[in-house]
Amino acid sequence: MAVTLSDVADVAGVSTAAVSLVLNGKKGVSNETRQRILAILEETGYRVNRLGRALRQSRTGSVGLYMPSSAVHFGYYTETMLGVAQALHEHDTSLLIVPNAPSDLGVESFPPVDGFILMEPHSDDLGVEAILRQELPVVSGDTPSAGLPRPWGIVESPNFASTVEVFDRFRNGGAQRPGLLLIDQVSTWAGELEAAYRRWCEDHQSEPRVLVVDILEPNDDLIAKLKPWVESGIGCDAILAGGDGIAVRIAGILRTLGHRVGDTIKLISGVDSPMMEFHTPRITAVDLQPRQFGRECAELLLELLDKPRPVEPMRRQVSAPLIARESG
Amino acid sequence: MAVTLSDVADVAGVSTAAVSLVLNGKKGVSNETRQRILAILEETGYRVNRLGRALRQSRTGSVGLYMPSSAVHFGYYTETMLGVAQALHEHDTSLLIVPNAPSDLGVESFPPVDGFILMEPHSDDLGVEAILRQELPVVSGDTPSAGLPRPWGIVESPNFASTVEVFDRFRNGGAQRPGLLLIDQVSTWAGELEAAYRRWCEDHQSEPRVLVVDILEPNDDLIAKLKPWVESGIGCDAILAGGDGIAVRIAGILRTLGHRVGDTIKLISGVDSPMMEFHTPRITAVDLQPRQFGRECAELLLELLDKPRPVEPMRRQVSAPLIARESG
DNA sequence: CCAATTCACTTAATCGATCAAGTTAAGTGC
DNA sequence: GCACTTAACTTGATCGATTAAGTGAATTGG
Repeated sequence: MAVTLSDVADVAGVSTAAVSLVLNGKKGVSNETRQRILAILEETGYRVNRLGRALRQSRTGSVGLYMPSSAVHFGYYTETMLGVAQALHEHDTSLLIVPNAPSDLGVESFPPVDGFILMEPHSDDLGVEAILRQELPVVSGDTPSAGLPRPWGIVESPNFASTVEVFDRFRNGGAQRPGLLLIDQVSTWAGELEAAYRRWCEDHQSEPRVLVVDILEPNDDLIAKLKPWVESGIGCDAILAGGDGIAVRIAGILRTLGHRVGDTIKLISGVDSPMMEFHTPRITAVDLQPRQFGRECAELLLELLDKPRPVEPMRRQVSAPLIARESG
Repeated sequence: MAVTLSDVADVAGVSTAAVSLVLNGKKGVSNETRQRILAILEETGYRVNRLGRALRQSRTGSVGLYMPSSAVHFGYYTETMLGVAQALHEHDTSLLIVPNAPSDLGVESFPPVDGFILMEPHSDDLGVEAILRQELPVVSGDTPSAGLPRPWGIVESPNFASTVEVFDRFRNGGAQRPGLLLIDQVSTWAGELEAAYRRWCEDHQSEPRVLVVDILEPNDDLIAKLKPWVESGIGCDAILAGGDGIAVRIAGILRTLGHRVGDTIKLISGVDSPMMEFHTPRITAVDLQPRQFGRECAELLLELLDKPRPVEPMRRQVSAPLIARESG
């Protein structure tokens, strides 16, 4: 079996408490003894048992991450998760993935974690509610919809400002009839894009053109939907395509419809990804900085772990620069 | 604070041991008492403390997942991870993400897990070695390179067969000079593709044409590299593009070089993704079934947890069907 | 009717760490 | 020289569960 504190203590001829003091760098041990214990720690290859420690301290040293099961395609969530994992790791905290939390657990508990990160809480997700209802600290990426218990902290992207920036760019580039294409309406993110767009339209006396499509729709159906929406001279001449990866697909369809992307029609993606850079023509996109976003969520949660629950959720923003390329 | 076993026992007027027996469905409690305890469990809202349980049983109920930090773009790894998470969850086991394991831990240990899943172990990754060197059960997705300690289990894709299938398809489709394009050579996967291709070339008296590119290379450089490689009448007239997402990029470049993908040149992707389906033309691809692959890794590990270490690693295969589309 | 078995529990040890509360010895101040 | 502090430890309780061993009562067998 593995070496325990008590094994080390025996070898060193001291109590386990003394070894524990050394391990945690606390005072109460002479320098001489400390050195001796450190040497023994080293040569026996001792490793702390995190369970024992966690049980005693009621601190597990890990946090849970809950992600929506939908829309996990493309790299956005991987990136976010990696940001979270990296930031946590720098603070010796590990990351537990919680898939599809059941709304009722019975006697089984959530895995032992000190807090939760909730990515993009969808309004129709039962697991989200179960998590928010606990007493544990929770940070959510994007604001959960009204009606749910509030989290301790919220990390946001400046969706309103980004959207305005996109449509201003379209306008400055000469577009007359810019439109918004979405792949869902349940995420807070999509909701904010739409609100910002409608607001922009009001401000610029432009008629709003919103199209919602299903990412899983077959190509033919999608073409049929898009054709009238982008018809030359009447339909959109500039599109903000929200949703990871959809822009590339739209670009392909526009081409088959006889458009030249970046020329006869502008296209900007609401989510940047390597695809955008490598597509021909390269696609202008909003860089949500998922890695940074994940990192920020983790860091906020770690801060909140040591504090009492704030009355109002603490808010953080992660910038989302527009990466200008040839498509729009 | 939360309700503990002992709280429940007090209310019920029995010992904690009795409650524990009920919790674990063991016999030794009368039906009457059992019902009473169950009722109290319910009404107090008791939840097991997994730490206490884990400490006692030296079973944590979670496993670690280690993924290469490179090549996490695109959805392949997210899918794999979700497969792992789902399968584990069905067995009440949670998933711990371990980023960039340090090769030397000092006194700090790995997070408390019962076993590890190692995805696509790269030959140059120090963390991989640190994990394999532990006494814990380890399952690896793809065989680790020689020289490393062997894992307990290995899950593989039939890379050799898939590659042969691709090139047979090229040949049957009339291609004269099929080539292989890779984005790295450190992964076992890439190595197997190349070996299979060279073997196929020998068997069919075809001259091997292998091109290795960096996924992060700027477009111009890539175009410069590809131009001679696919020159009409001399260069490749069919390409297997290994590496997630690269095929779409190659397709774009081929078009700018004047080719018509699926017509003047065939293209097949070594990794399927939603992009392939939505690209125009749709891109034929090998579906590695990442979700199934992840699931298989998890299930194999769970099996191995209860057994002694096998002498030879246990092997499993996940099929990888070729999804025929228009590009090749 | 007595020994043996079964049942329904309880007691107490245990997992591996941490930590409050001692204990002992040496040092300090006046 | 006596009271008091400080340093360097040790003791023993504790976190929340599981589990081997024990106990007393009821049941069974011959």
